[in-house]
Amino acid sequence: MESGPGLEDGTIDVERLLVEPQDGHASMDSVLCFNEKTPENTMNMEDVSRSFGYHIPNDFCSMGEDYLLGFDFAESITNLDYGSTEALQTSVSDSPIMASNAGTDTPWKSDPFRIMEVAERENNQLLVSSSELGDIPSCRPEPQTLAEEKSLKSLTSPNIDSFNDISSCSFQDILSDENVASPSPSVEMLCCPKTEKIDEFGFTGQDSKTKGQDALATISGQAGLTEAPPKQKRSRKPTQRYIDELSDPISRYSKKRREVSSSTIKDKSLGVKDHKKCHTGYKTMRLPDEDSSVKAIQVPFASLVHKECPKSQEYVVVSFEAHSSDRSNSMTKSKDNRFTLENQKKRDECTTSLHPKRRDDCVPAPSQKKRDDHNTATNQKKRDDWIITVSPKKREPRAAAVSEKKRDEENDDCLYEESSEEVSGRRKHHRLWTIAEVRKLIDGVSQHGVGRWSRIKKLFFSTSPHRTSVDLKDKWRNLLKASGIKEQGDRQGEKKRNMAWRPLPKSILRRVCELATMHPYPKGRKHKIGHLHHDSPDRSTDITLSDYRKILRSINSN
DNA sequence: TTTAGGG
DNA sequence: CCCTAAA
Repeated sequence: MESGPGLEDGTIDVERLLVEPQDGHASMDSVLCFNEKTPENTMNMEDVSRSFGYHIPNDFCSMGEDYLLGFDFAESITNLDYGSTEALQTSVSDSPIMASNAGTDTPWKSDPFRIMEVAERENNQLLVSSSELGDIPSCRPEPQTLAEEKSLKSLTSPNIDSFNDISSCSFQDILSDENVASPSPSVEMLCCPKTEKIDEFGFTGQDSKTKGQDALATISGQAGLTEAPPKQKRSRKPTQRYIDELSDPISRYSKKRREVSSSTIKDKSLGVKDHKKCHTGYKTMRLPDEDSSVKAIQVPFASLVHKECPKSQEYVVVSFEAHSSDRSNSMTKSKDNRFTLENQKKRDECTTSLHPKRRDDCVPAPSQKKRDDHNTATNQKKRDDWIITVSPKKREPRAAAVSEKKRDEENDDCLYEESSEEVSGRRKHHRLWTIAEVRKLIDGVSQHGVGRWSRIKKLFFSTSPHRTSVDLKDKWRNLLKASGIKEQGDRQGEKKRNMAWRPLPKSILRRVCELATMHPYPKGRKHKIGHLHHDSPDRSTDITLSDYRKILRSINSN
């Protein structure tokens, strides 16, 4: 991330550091990863150590972590602006651990604490060796293969360089590297076991007070102990994000989403989109329904009316509803009325001359067609932003429904944001059908027959740009399935199965059954279209005796 | 373009 | 809901 200029004040950094110990961990990890590039490195270290006469366990696994810790610790020291080599050498020579443990190799293995000490010692020694090797490679008494020597050199020298650099540069440099390139699996493995070790290490570090108190203070501070703030400079932000992502990506995501839902959305909608009358676009409508299980659904109702004023079909619905014997439930009725009235009102405002136009149902005006096309295309795209679902548990205040009459395309975002109930199973491109929509669909089918989806869409869903003719068709198909009209044989099982996922009111299902019976889905519509009385939605005239029987049968079965 | 149907 | 073949 950012490095060099713009560094935060050291004090602040330390504060954060103390507040969030994990930060420290991450940093340590970073350092570990940074320095411990390959196991090969360790191997070389061993060689180096051996050259100094110390007994180093060959088992890397048994000592790798500790070694790494020690190494890291030394690294920290150098980070604290100590003269790298000098300070380290001093540390080595001053360290009582060194004095006490030098030359010993057996007993400490069983003692964890001493393991740490040894690790430390090894580390110190390692650093020293590195420096010396860098300067005087020839001092190594044991001969090595050329390859080994080469690798050793190439590995140690850079380390020395980094030490020098680190003493002048900030932690950030390291972190930056770390952030840019994620550690390889092997390196990760090396880094993995560290977490608690850090604390241990802090403890150990404290123990050996001889080595730069400040440096130790830093580490112990990371372990939760308070000390004088070191001069470590590093940027917290990247690490924080890094940690967040690693520790809890999901919660972070949802949290972010929630943020967006609450504040950002508001700001966006009110600030940026205010001029688009977004506020009026908010409508979360809960539709009352016969079945208590019916989902509450928010229906953004496009106020495309002003754009598509030349259209009014609501009265058709009304007329149909007028003689529909199915609206049994008062709640449904009231909802329907409200719904219808709302739309009717709004349409009447701008569509006084619409009725005549209605005769053009079969042959939409070019302009209309174009508009519809545009809408369709747009909708297709807009579906992404559109899906709105309200949890069934989440009953929205009825008042919200009142504002349901206007909605603009520009409000899509607002609506989306407003109904930020992504929790409720809403999916992109999926928008639950409201009862009102289903009713409209049924009305449309009842008047125009099955299969005239485009027309129904135009006539009944002109204000719902998100519903395409295909959607209508699909929905009808689903309704048929839900109503179990097809499965007359195993109707019982079918019904039972459907009941689980079918929140539809019975009245609707029955109407679906009727219509399905009357308008056999795919092929049968031709003879039903035969009647050219587009203006007379009196479907009863089309019912044949057999149809009637079918209807009766379906109703009885329900 | 629209519809039917499968995924 | 999406996609596509067919009309």
